[in-house]
Amino acid sequence: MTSPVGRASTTVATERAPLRSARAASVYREILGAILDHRLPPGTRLPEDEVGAVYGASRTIVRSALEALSHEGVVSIEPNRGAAVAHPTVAEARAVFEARQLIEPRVAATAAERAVEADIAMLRRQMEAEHDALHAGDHRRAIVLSGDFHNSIAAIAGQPVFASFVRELVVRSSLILSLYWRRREATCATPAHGALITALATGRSGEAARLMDEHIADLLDGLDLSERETRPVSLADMLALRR
Amino acid sequence: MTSPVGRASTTVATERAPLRSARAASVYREILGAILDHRLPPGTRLPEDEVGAVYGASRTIVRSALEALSHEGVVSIEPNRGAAVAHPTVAEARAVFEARQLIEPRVAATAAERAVEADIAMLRRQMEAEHDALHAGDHRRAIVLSGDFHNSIAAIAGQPVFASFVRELVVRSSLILSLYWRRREATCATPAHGALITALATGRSGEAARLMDEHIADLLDGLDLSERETRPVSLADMLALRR
DNA sequence: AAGCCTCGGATCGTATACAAACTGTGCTAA
DNA sequence: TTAGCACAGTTTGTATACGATCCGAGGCTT
Repeated sequence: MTSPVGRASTTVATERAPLRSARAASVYREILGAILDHRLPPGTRLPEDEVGAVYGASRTIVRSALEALSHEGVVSIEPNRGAAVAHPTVAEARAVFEARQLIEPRVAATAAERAVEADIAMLRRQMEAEHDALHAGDHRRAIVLSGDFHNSIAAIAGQPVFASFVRELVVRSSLILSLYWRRREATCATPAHGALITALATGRSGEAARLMDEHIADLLDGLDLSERETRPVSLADMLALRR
Repeated sequence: MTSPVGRASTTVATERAPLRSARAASVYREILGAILDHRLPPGTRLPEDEVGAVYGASRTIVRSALEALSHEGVVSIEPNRGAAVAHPTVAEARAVFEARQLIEPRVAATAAERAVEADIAMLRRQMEAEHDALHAGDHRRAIVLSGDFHNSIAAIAGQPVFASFVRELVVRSSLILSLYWRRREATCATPAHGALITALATGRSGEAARLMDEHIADLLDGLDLSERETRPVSLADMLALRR
């Protein structure tokens, strides 16, 4: 592990369409990892040369990685302006969670029907890792693992289309959380994951769906979306923030 | 309209993450259009130089367009092998329609709540255009317009995340239809679109959802997925087919 | 003093050159 | 005759050079 992101996700939610070159894929993963665990906050510029210098890659490679990230909505690219870590609006945040609330309960139900013992064991390991990270005060890692948990469930459901949707939604949620998360103490509702595992292990698809729905509703509830709604509109406020 | 695809979609389901360069976006649209209306069948190789020669673009541009297409699952890229029009398997076909069946009814319901008169008028125009194309025996155009119809509903619903998912699913469906469509006569069940418009116009969200669900089930029903299921597995069968 | 303009640095857009990889063909040897 | 191999042609992978664009700084004008 010589890379700067030594402790990136273990589940390695593999990108939907594998980048052709291994180098581009590597840069892609590094940047994604940095965004996921909030080392790169929303809005951070990602100049091609600079990124390339960091990872020892040429602009060609970096460009390919950035384009891939932009297709997933984690990076936004403006023509002639370059790439930056995406900065989801309140409306986007709502839309993402709305989509999660439709898709993930269904995915959880399917996962409950198909999960075998090894799957459950893996989920337990992930949850423990998340728990450990939380206890160690490693919030960055905890948030990444929490996302992995959702991705793993999608993987267990064995429906690749949904899995890729969930993957994208989870990644974007990470960005949203870093912008709009309200209660820093109640971190990511780990107990919800435990209950979910139980439902999955016992094959109760209906309950799994219900728990997932509640879990996501809970996450959404932890967001502070209403009051900032008008904030970015006011230029005065933005200037005040700068001074 | 000097382009070879003069009659591409009018709704122009704009790509999710706009390609940075206008040239790349143009190549992207041309290829996508050609895939959508089945001029480029699944499996067709897309060598960078060749595509570039056709559109008078350099490989850099073509590459960017192909990568974008591959992120949407319409083109598959294998490292060192290049790009080809995707060739969805039976399993993928099922997965895509399963996803549509979850997402689109919900989208239709939302659209029913939000549709204004102009929206309904647009849908009617699209349906008529589809109808005309069908009467003129222009199946290529009809299939594109049919996809546009679904995209428009998603646009009306005003939920960008769902809209982009629908867009991707619709595009992939076009590929699936060209491979697995069984009954060539009953083309795309236009009456279903008419009923849907009525439900949307009268704001009956529940009925819109139900109609959409049935419509997609109907599409799925028109696919010939079962018998080919085992075919690609057996090498002997494949060889037998060749002779 | 405020607004406008020009210029310079930084960054992106694109083409292209060269290297690496893969495919298929034809030759050679068993 | 057939298996293996070497080589040539084609296509992709990558770096880089050069031009275009954008943004901000500083000076100039009013």
